[in-house]
Amino acid sequence: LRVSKSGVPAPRERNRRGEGGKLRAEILAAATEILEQTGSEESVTLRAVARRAGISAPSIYAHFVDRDAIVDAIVDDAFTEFFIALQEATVPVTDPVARLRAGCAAYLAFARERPNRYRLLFQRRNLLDTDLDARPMAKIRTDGFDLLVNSLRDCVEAGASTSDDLLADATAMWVAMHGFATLRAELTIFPWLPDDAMLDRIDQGLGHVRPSYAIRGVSLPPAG
Amino acid sequence: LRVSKSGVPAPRERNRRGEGGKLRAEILAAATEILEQTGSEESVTLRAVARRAGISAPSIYAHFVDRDAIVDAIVDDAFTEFFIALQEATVPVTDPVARLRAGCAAYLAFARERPNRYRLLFQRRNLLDTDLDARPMAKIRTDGFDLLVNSLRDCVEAGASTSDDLLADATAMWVAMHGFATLRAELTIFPWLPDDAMLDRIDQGLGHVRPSYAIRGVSLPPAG
DNA sequence: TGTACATCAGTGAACGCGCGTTCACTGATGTAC
DNA sequence: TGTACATCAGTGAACGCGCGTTCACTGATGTAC
Repeated sequence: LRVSKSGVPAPRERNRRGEGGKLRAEILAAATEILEQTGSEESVTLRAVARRAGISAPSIYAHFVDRDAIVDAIVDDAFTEFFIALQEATVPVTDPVARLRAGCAAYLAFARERPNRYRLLFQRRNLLDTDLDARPMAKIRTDGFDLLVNSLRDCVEAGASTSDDLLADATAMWVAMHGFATLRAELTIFPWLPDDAMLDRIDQGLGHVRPSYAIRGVSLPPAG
Repeated sequence: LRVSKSGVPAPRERNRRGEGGKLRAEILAAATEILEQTGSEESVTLRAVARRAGISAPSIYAHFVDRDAIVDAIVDDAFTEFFIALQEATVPVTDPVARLRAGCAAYLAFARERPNRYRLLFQRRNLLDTDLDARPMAKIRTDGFDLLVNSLRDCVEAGASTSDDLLADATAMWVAMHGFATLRAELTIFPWLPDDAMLDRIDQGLGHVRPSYAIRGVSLPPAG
């Protein structure tokens, strides 16, 4: 297998002493690429990852205890990346209604632009038994939701939302965004609303943002 | 393998001449059970189905062209069953607002009581390239949504909803229900709203059902 | 500066497994005469 | 009513495949002296 077949990249150069850790990153990158392209967790096999990284399969065991550990690591990465995207979209925005909208828009944009990455986040096995205390990275999996609750609270405090149950209304907004994001990715033949039209409905209908404050499309008001 | 191991049911009796079709139903039932129990499409392997049905693996080829054909058949069954559940819940109800609610409640109930069956319906491969003309059963996959649009229209015509875009608002309601149904099944550690509280938000916030007409919980009004 | 040696990144062959599918077959059931 | 035979539901063995994992190993890199 050391002979380079046509199109297949030449075998990688061995890392120097003390730089074995580099391979871990390369393995993760290869696994992420596979997941990004296929969108299916099962296709991230140990051997497929090894092939893509240009190494032999057993080499992976120096860096991950087993196959599942690779997928777990990708999921942690994905949540981190997802949360960073939400933060970058919201932190610079000061108006609370505009910030709420910016966060929601970033959520839908992430799901639209990286559907396979998004699917990974909320797939069954990755949420099911998330033990918030047992695993060090797990908190990152809830930070996005906390951001939403806080944004909605800011709107209420600014008098822009009439929500009287932050947790319940933020939950309703989240499930609507999630349902929209996943179904749109799966059922391509359907007259989906554009993100903004969907978010108008979510912000006002579920977040109880007052119409006079509402952000329509990309414009930034408010009017009150 | 003909010797009966402990706990394993005795090998099935051969069907009589002309009754070979019975086996098709038994195969489907076995496959459905596997899916219902494991919740994962991949575990419906040809060999696992054969084991459960008490037959040899090659016997399946007399009834299904290949493994995928089994899964396709299950999916068609599942959509039919799903739509029947929605119809049974809505047909007897005459008040339009109560009927809209009854359909939505049946939707969430189906997803709650048979989560693995529900997941199957809207999983990627089952919607992705649904060619509405090519496959005879495919229409059943959209009947549920049509029911929702019609229910909402009835509410508008009765003056109980102010929706001015039936398709868009019904879509918003659907994605919210779907997001709620799937996330609730996957993320068990979360303070989920009960179905009724969620549906209050969906009916009023997304379906634009007037509060004075709204059905709260299981009571049936209306007040207008 | 030169050399022996420990370290460690990475390999190749092999294992047993379950899979989808094929093939030639078996043996009970029903039918023609 | 009896018998030869066609039909057909279902079988058992075998195939090649990719998988996760193990094991003993190789050979370049760095270090002690």
